Amino acid sequence: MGARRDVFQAIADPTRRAIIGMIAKEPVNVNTIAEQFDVSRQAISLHLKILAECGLLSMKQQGRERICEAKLEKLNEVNEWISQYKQFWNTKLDALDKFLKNNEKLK
Amino acid sequence: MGARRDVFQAIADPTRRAIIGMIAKEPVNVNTIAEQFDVSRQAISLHLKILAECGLLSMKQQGRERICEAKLEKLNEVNEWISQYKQFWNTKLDALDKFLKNNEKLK
DNA sequence: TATAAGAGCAAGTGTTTGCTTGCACAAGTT
DNA sequence: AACTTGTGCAAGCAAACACTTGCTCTTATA
Repeated sequence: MGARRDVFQAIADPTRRAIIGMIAKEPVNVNTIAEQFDVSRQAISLHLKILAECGLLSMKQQGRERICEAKLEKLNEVNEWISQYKQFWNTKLDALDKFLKNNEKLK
Repeated sequence: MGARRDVFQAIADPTRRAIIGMIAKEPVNVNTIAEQFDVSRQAISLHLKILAECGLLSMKQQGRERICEAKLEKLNEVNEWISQYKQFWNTKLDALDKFLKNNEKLK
């Protein structure tokens, strides 16, 4: 099977999720990201490559640094897949919610 | 690295996502699931095992059949992780939404 | 200009994954 | 009792993954 380079596969790895968390608020350069982890810079570099390939991240050259910026809207693909199933697990919570709201009115 | 058996990893595989889609509405037995795919029954059986191990699926023995039932509430783990980033990619859409609503009023 | 810092590329390794084929075995059916 | 059906278990395999070390190259800086 050829390399799947989709968002689902990208966020399957905990290190990559941590990277996303790290660059979500502001763009960060490669080495700064790598310093936060125990693994080698090259390992992180590969994770960044994977994230970039699936569109979750974009790189900008800035002098000798490469700045990584998160493209969080790509997560919407996952969000939409999940959404179609939300009704199934939210049913019970919804019922509780309605009950509580109703209870409130009766007071 | 030991086998990660979490929801993120489980839904990374397209076949497993398809299985979830198949059993979401109603429980189905193993062979019926396997028939829907091109791969062997054993391959599907392994996917089911992975889904079961991470809690996305539960098995019930029923005579000689094993019924697979989806535990979609487990997807909430993924949903919550995604949710923390929604604000980042929804900002622009929200702005557009407000603009359109405002435009509507001005008509 | 010499040196340090940021970062890609390549080769090599051990583990995991996705899949297959073959065998076993228990629960229904004839 | 013999046969069919549903399913698991195990061995084996190729590709992918996560990492490492070593080297190179370019851009700053002392």
